[in-house]
Amino acid sequence: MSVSSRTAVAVHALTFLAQWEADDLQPSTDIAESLESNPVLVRRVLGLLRDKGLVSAVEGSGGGWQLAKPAEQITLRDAYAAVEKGAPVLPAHAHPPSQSCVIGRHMQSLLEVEFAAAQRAMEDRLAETSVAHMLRRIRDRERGEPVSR
Amino acid sequence: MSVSSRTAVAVHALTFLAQWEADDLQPSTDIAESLESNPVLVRRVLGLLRDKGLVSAVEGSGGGWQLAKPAEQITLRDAYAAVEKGAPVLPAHAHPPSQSCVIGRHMQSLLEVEFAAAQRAMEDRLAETSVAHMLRRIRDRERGEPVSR
DNA sequence: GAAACTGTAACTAGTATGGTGGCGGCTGTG
DNA sequence: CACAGCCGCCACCATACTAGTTACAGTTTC
Repeated sequence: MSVSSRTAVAVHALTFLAQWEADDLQPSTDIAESLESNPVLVRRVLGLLRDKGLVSAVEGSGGGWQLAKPAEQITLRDAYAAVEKGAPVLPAHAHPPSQSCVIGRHMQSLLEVEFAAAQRAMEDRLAETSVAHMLRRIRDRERGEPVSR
Repeated sequence: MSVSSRTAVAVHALTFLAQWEADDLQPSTDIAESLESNPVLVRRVLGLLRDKGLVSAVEGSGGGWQLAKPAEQITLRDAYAAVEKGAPVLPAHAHPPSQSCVIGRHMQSLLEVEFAAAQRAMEDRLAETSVAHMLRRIRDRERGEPVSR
């Protein structure tokens, strides 16, 4: 069932960082607190986001994390892609099927095409929402739901 | 990473059954052979498909499986939905986040909305392809790729 | 009754997950 | 310089789900 909750952690962390001005560094412990989770877990996810150029870290005392580009330019797909390593959501056969069966001979490649298309549809939908978007909606809700889109 | 390969098994089995006329029962061993897998595993998946009215089984000697409705009316989404129990592809947080943080207070429900929309997009794409469609393409390929759509 | 099926339960081994502790290295402050 | 605060990373744990297998009870045909 399901992929992992890393994408949720990633989006949470990104939105958390989007609250603050750039150069206003936030330590992983603060983010972990908001997630009610562990700093190490947060750093694992943030490390992946950094590898994709979404956030940057500053070491040492007073260090922490910040967005590496404007929140408008970071979509949920970026977060998903950074964090959910390659593996497709819908995996084809565990073992390749029998090559001596008409179905088996073609099913795998056909399934890969269909599943890839389905995954692309999912990612395209994720790409429609940016981190800035998430933050805006949170702020709307916080001051009483005038609803933005 | 990923869900399970049950959907792949389900689509394979459905397409396999679509090869034959209705009332031409196929035993799970034959399907398992095409998958190069185990009859029990196949029956587990077929059992789920039967629960959703996609296939039907006849017990006893000479028994087996058949499609319960025309292959045109069975889509990959039907197979997916029957086999991949409820759990969303993109899970939200493992632990609910901190309620004392502005982000934490709203992130979960916002994520659920976004993730549900993304999953729906994926399922809608799966719904565009029927089992009949899969079989047709396999037969096209088998006789030399005149390509059908 | 034997043979050919479905239907289930119980078990294994492998793998990914969230979570935790420990430790080294970097950096700003006093 | 020492220290505190922070990142980066490794090793480890318990849990859960996976594919695959064995075993066996029930049902039907011959």
